[in-house]
Amino acid sequence: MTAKKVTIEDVARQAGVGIATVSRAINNAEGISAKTRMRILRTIEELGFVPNTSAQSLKVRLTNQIALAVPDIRNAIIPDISWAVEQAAKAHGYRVVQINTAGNARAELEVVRDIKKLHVDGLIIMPLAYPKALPELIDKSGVPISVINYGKQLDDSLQADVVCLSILEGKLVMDHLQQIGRNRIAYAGTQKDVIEDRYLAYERALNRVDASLVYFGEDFSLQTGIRAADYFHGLAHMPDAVYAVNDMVAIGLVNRFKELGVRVPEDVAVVGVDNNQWTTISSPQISSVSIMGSEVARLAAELLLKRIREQTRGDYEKVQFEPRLIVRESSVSLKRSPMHGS
Amino acid sequence: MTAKKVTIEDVARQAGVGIATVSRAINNAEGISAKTRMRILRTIEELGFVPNTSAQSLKVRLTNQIALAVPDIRNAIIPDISWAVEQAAKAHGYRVVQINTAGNARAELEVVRDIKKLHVDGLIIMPLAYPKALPELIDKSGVPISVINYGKQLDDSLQADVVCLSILEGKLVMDHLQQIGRNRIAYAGTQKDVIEDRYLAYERALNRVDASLVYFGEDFSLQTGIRAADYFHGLAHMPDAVYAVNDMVAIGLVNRFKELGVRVPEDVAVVGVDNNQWTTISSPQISSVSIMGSEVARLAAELLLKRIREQTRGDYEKVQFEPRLIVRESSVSLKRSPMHGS
DNA sequence: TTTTGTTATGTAAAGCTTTAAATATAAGAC
DNA sequence: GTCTTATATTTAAAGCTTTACATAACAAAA
Repeated sequence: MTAKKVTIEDVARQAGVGIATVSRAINNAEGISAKTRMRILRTIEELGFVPNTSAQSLKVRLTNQIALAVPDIRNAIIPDISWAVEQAAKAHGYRVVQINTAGNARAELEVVRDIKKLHVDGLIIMPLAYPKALPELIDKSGVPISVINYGKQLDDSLQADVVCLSILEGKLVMDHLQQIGRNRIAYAGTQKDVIEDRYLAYERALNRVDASLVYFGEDFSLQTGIRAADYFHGLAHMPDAVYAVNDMVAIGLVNRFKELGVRVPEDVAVVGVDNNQWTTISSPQISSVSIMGSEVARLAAELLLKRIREQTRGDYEKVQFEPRLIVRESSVSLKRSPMHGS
Repeated sequence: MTAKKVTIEDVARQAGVGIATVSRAINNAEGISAKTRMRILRTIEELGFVPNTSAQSLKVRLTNQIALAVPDIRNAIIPDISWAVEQAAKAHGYRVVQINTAGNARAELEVVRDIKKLHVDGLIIMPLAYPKALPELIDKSGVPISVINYGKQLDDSLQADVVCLSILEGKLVMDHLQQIGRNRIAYAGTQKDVIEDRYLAYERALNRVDASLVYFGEDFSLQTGIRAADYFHGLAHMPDAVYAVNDMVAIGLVNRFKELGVRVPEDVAVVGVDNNQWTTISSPQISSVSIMGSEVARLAAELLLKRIREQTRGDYEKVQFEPRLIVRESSVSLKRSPMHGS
């Protein structure tokens, strides 16, 4: 079917030159006359020659691929991150191998431990489980790594560039809720240690945490929001505000509250994080924190590619974007001034 | 930093065997005693040896990678598809190189034309633009290809396995809307030739298309839905139903209609396609057609991997899943019984 | 013409693995 | 203990490219 697999040698023979010359033509290298280059390129076209990427990689020890390990491509802002990484990679001639870890500790360790088997020049990882052994494995991986840090305080000694998706947004949310006069603020998220910083900011903002106002669900889905709403609704003394770990949970909450006859924001204010497009579609529109996922992802990719290009180790960047709170209907102030609106 | 790069030869010397034996140990191949295998594996562990994937690929002419080319990972059901493909690939020891074509004709052609440069054993492509030259390039690609077909009638002679994401859903929607007594049915989508089948089904279901009831937007986003709602609302004679090309558009429509004081479904019924999770969260909940993206994607991947494994050409599968219409609040029948309400 | 300096081209090695063919070893039959 | 046969192991080639080094070609200078 396909012509017998044409190699650089066939091209050389056909064009009447040596294989080194053909190689130079392919790679736009120095030391070849414009005339022969043209002739060779024509021959390549004729024969339909495509350089064998495996042989190239074997020789130059670079694969032109990076790996992107995320928890789950189906969740929240991760598609945005994936998109941004691919755009950046493509601009530098790199391909992206996409890996879903499912937020599973073993999977996160495995991708770092076995990075050498992955045929990539570098790794961007967005951990969720943050297993204990991760920093150590990163240190000894021997491959450039960028970390997209989603809500965890990391040791500065980590041998990787780190771009933080979120650190300060918790404080932003809590300050806002307290400012609009709420004092029974609840938290709806997943386990305490997942996206830890968001929960910790909640704790820090309060003198004393009322355990009954903290709901930990299974994941960051709409379902978790719905269940959280049911839970809060069932309490003897309901919260007057909920800080949701992300927009999906916030939307689930708001919709379920509506069904239960709880008014948002009159009875309960709700704020999410991520600022995804659904926050403006939901009714009421939902206040959220923009964490600039695309920008973060692009930067993580650029840092990685720079490191691959320059072959540098050490002196790692630790970058943090400033999040922005966008106040919408779900958390407008009520006592402010009735004629002022939002 | 990293130990000088240990090769199979180092392992062989250290373990006191030949390199072929080491290779057999790595690949769990025949013709090696359990005892030496153990010894070699121990040595590999000791030295931290990792086989060089480039050298392996060069020799066996397989890369253990497939490419997945989708329009845009950020849209609609594409994350589901990406997830499903990766799961299937992983189960067979394959990695996935993710590519976004942005629904761009040139990008779609390029990925097929340059597939050989991509270091993959096969390709799953979900086209959107369907450029004319695509079938021809697929024919001469020389690499197994699976097509996830999103709403286009394809020639049966295409040299690829084809799994259809949607073909019949348009009829399903139109039948339903007519059955609940709507007779000014509008269409809200992107250009006529993108996801062509959905629009064609609309035409087919009607004796005569009223051009004023067809709205073509820029993309499949919420924005398109919002603009479509504005457009329909501005008509002298509004439609009494809208068939939206997908759920995003449907949700945009419903929300904007609400803002404009148009009642759904009383004044206008709305039906979308994709059955994504937001349809049940929206209020009113939105009727939609489940096109089973995950199943389609998984099948596409399985067919591709089978072909790679068995090295077969020809005799291509053309599979089509049966879509299911899920009726929700946005298109309940009104004439049924007035006291029934919604 | 000879020399010298550039630039273009060719040769051969190296990169690391798999695998066919050759050889060594072990086991079993007699 | 020898012969046969099956199994284990080694050697060497092949897979395709890049690149250091050697050589050739050419132009300019002497």
